[in-house]
Amino acid sequence: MDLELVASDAQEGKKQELKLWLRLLATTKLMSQEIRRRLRREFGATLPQFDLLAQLYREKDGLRLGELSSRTMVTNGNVTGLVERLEADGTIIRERLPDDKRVTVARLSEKGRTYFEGMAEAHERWIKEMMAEVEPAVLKRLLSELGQVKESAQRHLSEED
Amino acid sequence: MDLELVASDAQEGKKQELKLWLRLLATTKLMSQEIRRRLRREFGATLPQFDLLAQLYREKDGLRLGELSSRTMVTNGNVTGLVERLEADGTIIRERLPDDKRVTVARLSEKGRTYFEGMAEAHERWIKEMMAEVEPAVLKRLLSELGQVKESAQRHLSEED
DNA sequence: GGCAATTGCTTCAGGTCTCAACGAATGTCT
DNA sequence: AGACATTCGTTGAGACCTGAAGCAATTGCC
Repeated sequence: MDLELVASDAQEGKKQELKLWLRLLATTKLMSQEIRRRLRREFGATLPQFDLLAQLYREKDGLRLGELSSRTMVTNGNVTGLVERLEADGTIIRERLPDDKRVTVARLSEKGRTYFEGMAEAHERWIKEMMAEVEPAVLKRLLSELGQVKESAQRHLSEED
Repeated sequence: MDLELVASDAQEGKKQELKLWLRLLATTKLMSQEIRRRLRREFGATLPQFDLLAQLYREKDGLRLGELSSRTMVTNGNVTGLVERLEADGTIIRERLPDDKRVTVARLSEKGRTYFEGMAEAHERWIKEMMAEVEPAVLKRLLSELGQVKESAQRHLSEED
């Protein structure tokens, strides 16, 4: 048995979490930069906008801004601006509820729906392309193991709300 | 054998990449939001600043802004602003090279070095804490499998530079 | 040497992001 | 009913981020 290997294993084993975190960050950054670039080039959209539209796409009746905020993990203040811009170019429609005049509901316009469908199709193609060299079995395992990481992180947030 | 399960496997197998991508995004976002929050609360720093300082910490002689930019995956224009702010509060020092007056080198100040060491220690603790419920073997496998994803993505960027 | 291409950083416009504070509408409690 | 608290969205300051354009220093080619 190689002592040096044992030693380095012991050393590096200690920082396993940190390494994984850095790789997680790097991988996500790399991919999202590429996706951003393509969304911009081919559709004049941004990733947060795409994300928001994706949520609205699966809810025909629209969503309250608060719901949108928590589903996209985007702060309230930020949702306001996003929705404003998307409404300005006719992709979505915003209206107040008569019952409760505090809440605003956003939903896709007809134009927005077709617009999004085009983007979604391309988006899925890009993702597949980028992960083309990863075996299906690996993808599947990654999905489940990443789930564990997410669960663990979720349970260790400060001041759970 | 359960036909329904086969059917759903066939269905969902098609979107495996997309699902993984979404989970990757969600996990990273969740964790980085938490790290941001804590860095801000306890050190008055931001994640990109921490990232930049980490690069400088391991290079005593400092780095050119271009190097910093590529190592942190942050655009040039953005590095300028980051470095300006960090220089303003005395964390880093910026100086032009006499040989080539185009290049600027940034390095940690003494104050910055101690400051960063405190942050790094806390940062590593937080990460470990968040991943506490994930088994070491899983961490190790994730590291290698995520590496595959990163490699694959890297080879499928548009207009490779 | 002289001039074009390249390199390295800065600047700018527009979008995203967080946190904190605000204002209006609704709920709750006495 | 009246006072207080909560919920929902907006606003504002400051930082980050991208892509593109700008400018200065350096290199390379003739």
